[in-house]
Amino acid sequence: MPRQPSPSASLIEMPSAAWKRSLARRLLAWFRRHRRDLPWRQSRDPYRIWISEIMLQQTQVATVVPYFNRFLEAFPTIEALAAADEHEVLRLWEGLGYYRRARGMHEAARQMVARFDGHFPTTLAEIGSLPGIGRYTAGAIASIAYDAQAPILEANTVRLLSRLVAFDGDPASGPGQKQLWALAEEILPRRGCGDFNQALMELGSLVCTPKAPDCLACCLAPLCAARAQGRQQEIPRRATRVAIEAVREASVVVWHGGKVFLRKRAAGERWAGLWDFPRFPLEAESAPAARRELSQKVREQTGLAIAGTRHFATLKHGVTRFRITLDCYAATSRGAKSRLAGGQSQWIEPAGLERLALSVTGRKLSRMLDDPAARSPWRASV
DNA sequence: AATACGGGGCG
DNA sequence: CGCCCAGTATT
Repeated sequence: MPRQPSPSASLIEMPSAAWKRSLARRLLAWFRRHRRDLPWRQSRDPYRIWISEIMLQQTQVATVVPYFNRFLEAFPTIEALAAADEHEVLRLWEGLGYYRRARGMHEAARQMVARFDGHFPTTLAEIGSLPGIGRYTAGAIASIAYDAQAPILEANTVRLLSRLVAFDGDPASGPGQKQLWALAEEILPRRGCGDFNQALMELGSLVCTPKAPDCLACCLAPLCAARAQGRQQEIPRRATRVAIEAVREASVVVWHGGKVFLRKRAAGERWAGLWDFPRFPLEAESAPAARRELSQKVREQTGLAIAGTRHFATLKHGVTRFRITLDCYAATSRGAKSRLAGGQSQWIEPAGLERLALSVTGRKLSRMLDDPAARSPWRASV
């Protein structure tokens, strides 16, 4: 049995050739038996691999599967994606979160048409030059689609590699990242790097789990330094979480003649490119103060003058480090003239909201519009 | 190095 | 509820 590379250290010692051979042999044998049959594993089409990798950023496999299938049906090729409207792409992305990924992917497809004659680029550097593709994603695509000898490092492999060598340092720090990337590169086999990288992630995801790693079922247990030291629970070191901040916001369904008002979120804003009801932080404590604040802020954000404001629901949700309490109001606008630029706002019948890309809370709100409570008590001034 | 960016899965 | 997730771009 090859000896473990380091007893315990915040400096990672590179493993021996014998240890690396054992690692690759064990890992690939395990992967052949336990490889999940995921939709993006049915081919080595770099386009499909790319879509899956972008969707999988900070998003679990089970969540991605249905989105991946719908997306590929709508945009089966680079050309189809490049030719789409950004809004169509966002509509299919709705609910997946991190919408920058969808915008970046659309832009990347356009760049592939412009820069690479509509083909997916083939070198690691070219792949990594596209928007939304960092070091991990470039390595994943290059190795999985082209079998390039490119390393990857993400949540699963950080955990797995840290445990394998009993890495004591902070894996999120600069020095920790540098060493883990070096290890990820060092252990790559000469061939079969796509399977090797996927196997690392798969084992990290299914066996070498964060809370209770199943070392008894792990094909790498004999090579694992953390396991040998009984420290698999405490490695890797946990990141210190940023404090969650409570925030209160309001959304207002503004009615006019049977239609509701939506604005398109501007670039640089949260949910850029998505449609939304007028929405803003709400400070007021009392109902009358809230009514005044809503009128003022709706006017600031849209130019519309509202009346008959009524609270009809409260939604709670999280956005990154914020815990948002969203108070939902209905109101009526006296006029239809907003001060937003053309294309940045619209009056639309509730049924038409199905076509628009909304945030998850926007979608929940839109589903309530049949409820009489979500109508303003004031008659629309048609 | 820290922060913004969403939402859901799961114990 | 809290923790975690096939990260990237920006500051």
